[in-house]
Formats: sequence, structure tokens, C-alpha cells
Amino acid sequence: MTVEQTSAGKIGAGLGPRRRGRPGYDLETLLLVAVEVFNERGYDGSSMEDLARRLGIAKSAIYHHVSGKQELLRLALDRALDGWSEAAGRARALDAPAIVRLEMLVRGTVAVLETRLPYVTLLLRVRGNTGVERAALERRRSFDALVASLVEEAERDGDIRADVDPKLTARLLFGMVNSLVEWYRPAGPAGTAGGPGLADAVCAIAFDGLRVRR
Amino acid sequence: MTVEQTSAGKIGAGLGPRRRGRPGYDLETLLLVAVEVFNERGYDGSSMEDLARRLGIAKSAIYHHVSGKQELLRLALDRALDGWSEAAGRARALDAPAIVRLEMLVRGTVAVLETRLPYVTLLLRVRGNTGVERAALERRRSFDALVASLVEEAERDGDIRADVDPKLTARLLFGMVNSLVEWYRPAGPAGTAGGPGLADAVCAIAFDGLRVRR
DNA sequence: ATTTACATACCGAACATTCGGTAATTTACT
DNA sequence: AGTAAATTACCGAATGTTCGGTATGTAAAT
Repeated sequence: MTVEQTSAGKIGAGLGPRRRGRPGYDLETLLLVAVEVFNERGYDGSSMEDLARRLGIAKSAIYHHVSGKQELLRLALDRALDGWSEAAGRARALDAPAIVRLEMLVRGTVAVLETRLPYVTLLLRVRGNTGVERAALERRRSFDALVASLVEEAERDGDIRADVDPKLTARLLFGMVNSLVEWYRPAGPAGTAGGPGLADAVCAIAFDGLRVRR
Repeated sequence: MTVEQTSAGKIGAGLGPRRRGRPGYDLETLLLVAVEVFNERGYDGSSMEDLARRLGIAKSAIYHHVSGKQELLRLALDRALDGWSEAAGRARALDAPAIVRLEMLVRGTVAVLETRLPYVTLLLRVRGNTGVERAALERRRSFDALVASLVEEAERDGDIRADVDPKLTARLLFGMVNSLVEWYRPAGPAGTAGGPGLADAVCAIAFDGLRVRR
């Protein structure tokens, strides 16, 4: 059950200008498979043997690509955090009211979640056990700070309800967004939608609520 | 740092009619401490040594109370799932429109989250690695089914917006609720509120939305 | 020939768990 | 009152296993 699916993706997923030397995994594909396993069994629950089995290679071969288990985690977490940083930068650069920038940030975050789902999933489960994890949590905190400041500004503008604490609002809002990783699975190559529709649904509920007004 | 805090709670947290035999941990306090560690470092990331250190007793002493690491997990997960079952039962028994039962279920779930936070936190992080975890996921799925059916019924009643898929709605709604475990910490004995206020905030955002209507 | 990717065999440390025995308390009996 | 039995909780030292990681050599491509 593992061999087929791995040997299919072994040659770098068909892209790249055919490197020299013996063919095999490139770092990117290897990382993708590793993160897949991490998300299934949890980082601590995944052994290097588990990864090797899924990859279809020997355990030691992994160490040809990365220095160890922690580096796999670091690379994966950086991919998620870089996505968030870009979305944050775009929202910051926007010349618009806070509520618009906030909605843009929500949509940007959902987009990152769609394009880099496995990495974001992993990031959201980090507990801070090792130095790598704590560094990721640090970068994440700065993102959360931006969210909180946007909510606060939008509330001062009178654009969002003032009867709920801004920090609480920020947490619930992005708690809803981030809960996507628990069930959302991206569609295949055929545009089975989910793209803009997902962000629309999130924004609809978050900003206008579930209840029908009569 | 560990000895003080444990020796304080060692005698069964001061309650119970003084059991016979040598004093020490009862199952309940031991479980509570264990779950605390599980939530800090993750279940797979926590060794029995870690637990023993925090408890202030030898590793082997834990096996006097439970059969092993997995039983600790099973007991903890059951505590969370029983809470959800009770809340589900109360919502089901209510003779009211679906949207009212749905809001009751949301409030009930938030209440469970407040009273059994550590257990619910642990439950929400289960990945399905072992039999114990898979059994818990199974019970959880039946809870999710109830939620989905309530949302669907409320949408048929015309009480919640029909432009978002019911299943998606259900997931986002309880995704927001469950995200509480990521940051919420119960108040001390002094009623520092958070009780009804928290559920109110969740329901306000979920049902009426963030935006101010003018 | 050079470069890249992998395999076999292994190591020390950490892991969950077991075992035989000990310590501190309450109950029951004299 | 004194003491033995019962009960509950714990400890230290081992067990076999699994862990992440390494050493050394081989296979397949340019």
C-alpha cells in the first residue's frame, strides 16, 4: 500500500530540469511526504522508520537529504510561516480601513491554508517541546499580534461590534479559520471550486453571522 | 518546583472521607496531573518519566494506579466524551426549534469546555494512532453528526442562512468553539466571570456576526 | 569521472513496562 | 492499650524494545 504511491512521486513529482546523478527524491517531495506522515501520526508519534517506510527507502537515506528529524520539522514550519508573513505584508500594505484589511488578512490566511495545507496543519499543532518548535511559536505570536491590532482598530472605527473584547474576537475569528485544517482537503486539478467559496463562507459567517434577519 | 505542588494535591485534593491504607495519590488526582503533562508536551511527547517527575513519585508507582500509558489516555478521553454526550442529550431532549437546540448545544459544549478543559483539549488533539484513540474518534463522530443534523434542520426552518453548506457551517461553528482550548484558561475560585460571558461572545459572533449594521 | 541517491549494519540512549520488596496508614482482635 | 492483619501507595533495579542517528560502502545517472 505504500510502495506504489511513493514510487510514483519519487522522481521529484515530474518537475525540475532532470538533475544529474542517480535519480531519487528531491528535498521538496521528501519533505511533502514526511509532513504527510507527521500530520497523520503527529510529529512525536512518527518515527524515522515510519517516514522511510512511506518513502519506500531506507531510514538512513533520509539523512542524505536533511540533517535529522528536527530539520524536517523546521523546513515544514517555515513554509507555513512564510505564507502567513506574505499575507500579513499584503494586508499591512493595503490603504484601506482596518475592517477591510482584516477581511483581506482572513482571505489571505485561508488562501495560504489551501495552498500549503499540510505545513499549516503541522504548524497549528506545535507544542513548543524543542527549540525549533519554540522558534516557530515565536514567529506565530507576531502574526497573532497583527490580527489583534487590526481587530482593535476596526472596533475603534465602529465597524465591528464593541460588546465583545477585541482580543477574544481576534482569537475566535482565527480559531474558526484555523479549524479548517481539521477537515478541509484541497480539490483535485479539476477546479472543483472550494477556492473563493471557502473564504466567502468564512467571511459570511464571521462578519454577518449565521442567523437570518427578518 | 515539582515536589511542592504535588505534595499539596497528593492527598486526593483534600476531599474524600480519608481512605484507608497509606496516603498518596488517588486515581483522579493522578489523572489530572498526567493530562496536564500530556497537554503541555503532547501525549506521544510525554514519557512516563515525565509524568513521574511531575507527580513526585517513581515511574513504577504509576502502574499501581493504571495499567499503562494508554489507560491514562482512555480515562481522560472518556471524561471529555461523557461531557459531550450529556450536553448532546440535553439538547436533544429540548422541545424547541432546531436553532434554539443548536444554540443550547453550543452553550453546553462551551460549558463542558470550561469545566473539563484539560480532557477536552486532549480529545481535540487525538490523531487515531492507537485503538484507544480510534475508539474516541468514533464517539466523536457521532457527536459531529448530531451537530450537522441540527444545522441542517435549522436551515430548513429558514432560521439560519442558506447560502452556506450546512456541513461547512457546522464545522466552522464548532471549529470556533473548539478553538477555545488553544488559549482559554479557567478563572480561579473567585468568580472572575468568563462563565456565561464566554458562551455569549461565541454565540454573538456565530449567530449575529462581527459587523456593525447601520 | 563525478555527482547524487541509496542500502546494510550498527550504536548508545530513551522508552514503556515488570518485578520483588518496602513504607505508611486504617481496621480488627485480644 | 497493644498488636497483628489488611490495605493502599510507593521504590529501585531490571527487561526487552524502539528511538534518532552514524559508518561504510554500493548503484545509477551525467
